[in-house]
Amino acid sequence: MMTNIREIPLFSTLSDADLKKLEKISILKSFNRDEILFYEGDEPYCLYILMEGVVRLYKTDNKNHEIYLHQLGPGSMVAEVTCFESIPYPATARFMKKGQVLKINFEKFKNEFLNNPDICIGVISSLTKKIKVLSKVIHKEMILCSEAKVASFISEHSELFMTLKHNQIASIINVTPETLSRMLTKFQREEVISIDKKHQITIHNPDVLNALFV
Amino acid sequence: MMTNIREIPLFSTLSDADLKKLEKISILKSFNRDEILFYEGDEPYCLYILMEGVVRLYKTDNKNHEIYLHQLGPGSMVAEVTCFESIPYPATARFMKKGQVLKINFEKFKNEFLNNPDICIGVISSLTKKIKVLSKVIHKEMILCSEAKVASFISEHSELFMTLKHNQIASIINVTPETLSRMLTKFQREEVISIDKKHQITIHNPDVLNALFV
DNA sequence: TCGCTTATTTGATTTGTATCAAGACATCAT
DNA sequence: ATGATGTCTTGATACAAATCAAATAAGCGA
Repeated sequence: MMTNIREIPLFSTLSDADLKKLEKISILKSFNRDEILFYEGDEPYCLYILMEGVVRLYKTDNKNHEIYLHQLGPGSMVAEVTCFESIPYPATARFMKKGQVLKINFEKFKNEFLNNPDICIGVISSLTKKIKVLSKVIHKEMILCSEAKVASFISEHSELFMTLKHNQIASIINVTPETLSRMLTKFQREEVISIDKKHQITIHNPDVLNALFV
Repeated sequence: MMTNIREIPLFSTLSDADLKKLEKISILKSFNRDEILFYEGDEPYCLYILMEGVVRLYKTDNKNHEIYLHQLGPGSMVAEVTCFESIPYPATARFMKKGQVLKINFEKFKNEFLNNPDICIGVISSLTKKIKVLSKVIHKEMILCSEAKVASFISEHSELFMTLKHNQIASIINVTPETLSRMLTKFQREEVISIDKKHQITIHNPDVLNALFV
């Protein structure tokens, strides 16, 4: 449980006085699994720091399907950009397990903490990591075809592959369970991988797999 | 011509001493139209500030098509994230007209300038703007269908629509010229817009158009 | 102005993936 | 084990958009 603000890397170097100030402009809020932190299109009014739990960010298309973007874990700033740029949330955030967020009054945070170089560097680091993640999202969704998405997921998350159900994997890579199934049987027919009864996967030919998504 | 570093918002508040330091760790480089600043996949080794010109960022898919992401104008930092995160460029950058960039040694910049709060705030501002742009790219490419892309381009860039050729517009919204043409005739048939000989567009029913892309 | 080149339109076909539907297989509580 | 429920596979079909191909229109240099 990460309920101590000091355990958040961004705030690890704060003085006791600053910590007191931060507590004055923030409030800890708990959420259960499946509860929504914010909806796509909502107007932002505060900065969130995820203290505990996992939050999934996704968009909704016109056919009301969830389009998975990414997930955040403890210590992450959530949707900073909407605060800095005063734009509506570009995605919906839902808790995948129960957790807590620190809700911070953004205007006060900006005025009182953004003159602190450590905080600034921390914010920059958080922002660059987020851009890195978004670049990956763009690459996976705009460049890779379904076959390449499956190959890349297997290559990069073979452990996770074994613990998740196939329809969960399908929702993470934004393909239908049917398409995922067809790709997996294809890879097995080509003897690139094999999957046993208990979802354990063995990669026989990593090079062939990697070649599919460069 | 923006050849004076002081005209760059990020550096407008630098002291004379800092400006000298910056000049020591950087070099101005000129590019012609169609020249490449960097390729997707290249390893970054310096920070670029675009002084003059327009740079297009695009990815290349497996069928060797350019996938348009966005364009940058004078004053923009280019691909900061690759420097901060030490990752390969996620896209290719090409000059659309001749211009210059300031090439800055990133390691030295980081050590000598990132302790300056004004620079930090400037970097944060640049990063948040970039995330905003990437969020838009994701929305347009992952959520909107071709019809919606065309409607959104017309709505948001009606002036630009008139000055560009249709195949240029098609490349910006990542649809084929054929698809763009079909959508435009569809909108005209439905009397939502009309287009005259000289590419001048008139929007008769903005509400119908906006409803197509929320 | 003519003729050449480049843009745009239109129709036919192909492609990748989603959707729909049905059957096979697993898992779990009883 | 048994049935009930949830998950996965397989095949048939639908759909959006790209591709291919050809016709028409526009722009431009001589």
